[in-house]
Amino acid sequence: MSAENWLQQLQDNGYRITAARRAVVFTVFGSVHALTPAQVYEIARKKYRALGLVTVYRTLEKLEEQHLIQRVHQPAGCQAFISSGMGHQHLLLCEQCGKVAFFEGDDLDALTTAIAQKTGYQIHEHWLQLFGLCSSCK
Amino acid sequence: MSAENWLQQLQDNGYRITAARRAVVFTVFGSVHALTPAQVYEIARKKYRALGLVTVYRTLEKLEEQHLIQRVHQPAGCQAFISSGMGHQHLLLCEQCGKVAFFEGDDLDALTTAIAQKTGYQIHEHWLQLFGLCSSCK
DNA sequence: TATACTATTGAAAATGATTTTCAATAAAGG
DNA sequence: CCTTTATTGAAAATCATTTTCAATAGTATA
Ligand SMILES: [Mn+2]
Ligand SMILES: [Mn+2]
Ligand SMILES: [Zn+2]
Ligand SMILES: [Zn+2]
Repeated sequence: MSAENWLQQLQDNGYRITAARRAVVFTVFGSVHALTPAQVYEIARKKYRALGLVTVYRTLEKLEEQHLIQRVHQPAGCQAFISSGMGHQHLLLCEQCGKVAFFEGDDLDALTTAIAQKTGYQIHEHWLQLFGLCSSCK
Repeated sequence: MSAENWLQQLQDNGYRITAARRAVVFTVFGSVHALTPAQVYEIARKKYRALGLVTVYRTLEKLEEQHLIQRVHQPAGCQAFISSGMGHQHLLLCEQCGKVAFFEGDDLDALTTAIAQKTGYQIHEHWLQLFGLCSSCK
């Protein structure tokens, strides 16, 4: 998956490729940190000066709708986005610098079955997120 | 733990017990659903008419600071609060009616050790949340 | 390549949630 | 009681996000 692929996917779904969208897509695609709309705006404007913040919001909305990015929930706030990993993955966040890593291989089947049993809920989904310090920050 | 205990804990920490706070505390304490400030306001006003929305925000802030309540993150939004369980617990949320259940007994030690190994992160904390349908809704 | 159609744009205004300001009130301790 | 000072609600301010709108630019088609 490349930034060009993201643009292609947008086009395949009836959206147009524009200079503003290129700037946003390349900004978000290339970041190892979760970025807020305001941060995306600030960075993407270096690539495309005329960019408006409104367009950042609108483009992030479309990227999220295409599951190319996802919202990151943190103690400090829940407005930031990061490019989605592929398949079933979860996030590991550096509490210091905000760097994001993906991981997989969590096996919660036994747990969810037991909880379903105990509570009477039918469980559909789980959110799992780890917090810590990345190798540079620790 | 009772609502009176919450008020006591606030007082022990230098805060005063007022009619407005009683209304908010009893509202949040007695709810099996996560409530937004606006919802708390609506319900608590039945107990204390003169209540202001600002005071709801200010009281929730103090309850969260005392770890008596916690913010609930959901796909629909992250403004709601629920009374905290005791000890290390996680949430199970009904996607239909919003009912909240707590569970414990998740064992992520093996996973976090493996991920720490693989990524080089030092892992401090985890967020885990289950979503599904409660026994009434399924 | 030129043209037509219409999605997309940024600015400005509107909205919605939360926070700050402030003078009046009421809780708590003596 | 009295005094002190935290707390209150209303109003204003702030901040993030959304809507409106007329101008512009992408894309399909000829
Ligand atoms: Mn998983
Ligand atoms: Mn746990
Ligand atoms: Zn770091
Ligand atoms: Zn339910």
